[in-house]
Amino acid sequence: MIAAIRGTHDILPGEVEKWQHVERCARVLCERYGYAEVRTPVIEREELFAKGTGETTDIVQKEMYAFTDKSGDRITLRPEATPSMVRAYIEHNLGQVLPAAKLYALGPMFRYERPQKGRYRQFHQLDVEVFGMEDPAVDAEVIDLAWSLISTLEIAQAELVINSVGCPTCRPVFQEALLAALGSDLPKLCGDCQRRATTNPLRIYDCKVPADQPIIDALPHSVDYLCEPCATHYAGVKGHLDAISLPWRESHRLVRGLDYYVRTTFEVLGQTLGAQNALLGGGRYDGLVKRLGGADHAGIGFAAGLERLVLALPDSAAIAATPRAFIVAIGEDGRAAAWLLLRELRQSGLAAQMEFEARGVRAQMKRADRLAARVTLIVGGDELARGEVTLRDMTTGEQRAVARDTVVAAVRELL
RNA sequence: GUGGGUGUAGCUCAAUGGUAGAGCACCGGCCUGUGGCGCCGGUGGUUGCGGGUUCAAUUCCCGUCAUCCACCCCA
Repeated sequence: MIAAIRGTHDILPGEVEKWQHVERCARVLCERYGYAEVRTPVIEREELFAKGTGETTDIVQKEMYAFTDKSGDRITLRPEATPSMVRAYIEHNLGQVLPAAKLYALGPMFRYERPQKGRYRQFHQLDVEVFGMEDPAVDAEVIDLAWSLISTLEIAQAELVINSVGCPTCRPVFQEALLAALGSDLPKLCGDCQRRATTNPLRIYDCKVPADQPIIDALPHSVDYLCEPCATHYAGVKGHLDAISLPWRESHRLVRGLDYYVRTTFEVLGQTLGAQNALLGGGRYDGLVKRLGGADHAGIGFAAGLERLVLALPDSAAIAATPRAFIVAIGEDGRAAAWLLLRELRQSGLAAQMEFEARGVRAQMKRADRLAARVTLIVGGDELARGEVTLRDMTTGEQRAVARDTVVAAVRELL
């Protein structure tokens, strides 16, 4: 047997309905907020992510599915969507083409990681991006959209966390203060933290080692080191969030893993996901468009993990099945008549099925039940002789005969 | 990349160094034209794969693959 490769999954009937529900909610909300869908390729030039996501990130250093194609080009399966969106924005001059560059995308991403709960090698994201708008209200709109998705999906116990990590002007000052405060305590921290201190000091805030916590708790906060423009921007974001009563919580420990984030960062944390508790995460990335060869346009966005949203869906999530009809045919003549009736129902836009094998009525009824048919049409010798079809409401068990030429209307009423 | 747990029927799980089981699901019957509840019967497994120890391995050992959990990191 040839099995699906590690970290990838088939999404089968029974599970796929949840996915459709999540995707439907995402699209409806994005359209409602004025975001336009964009579909970018799954493969890109490797350098797009090296430059965009960041040469120093783990994603680029060890998690990319990269290869050389037959022409000798370095290609990679996208590990995240933002650089692709930025590329498309620049390449097609979307800032000019669209009235507002508010975009969203839905699709698979690939990272070569060790799979665990909520983390896979092929996973799927909803990606939302806004280009060319710097106002704090835009940050708030993006966060509002993200939170609305969580509410719409009825994901309970989720938490909205925000922070500001400053900009190239003020972050170095903060980082210096951070290392200074760490001072002689650095050797007391875990090995990972000591490594982080040199590679990416902000990530020390991510440490989960209990022994390190007292030291980390005493470290300075980025929001206390913001320059004037960043502080004003951040206050503006919080003001807009408060005005619409979003239940945000500030966490100075919210530092995001990608190099390009500036100013606002945010995440929504779930309770049911084990260690991978981020349902979605994002932030502002002013400067990225320029770095990838475009004009100096601002940018902000987030990515939501569809696997994680599906995992976090409440059991009670009412995912409406398509109401369907089932035709039970008796005898050769019955099956011939059912075949025509089936076609007629479908042409009228109704979901209908029948049993093609010559099986007993009982077996066919059982099949109808298993398919959760809302109404069963019975076509046998008796019905044919009278020019009728028997309709059975599968919920109530009530049954009645209906003239053949009024069947479609009668079924439509019951569905 | 690191550490640990688990691989037996479609699913959830039993069992013993000596012929592999249950529940659910599926198919059929009880009910010759009526689903759900009930009863009866049936299909379905080289016990993940490979090797080793043994008279004999699903069981013990090693490897491998997969999966789960955690670290790293991230959605």
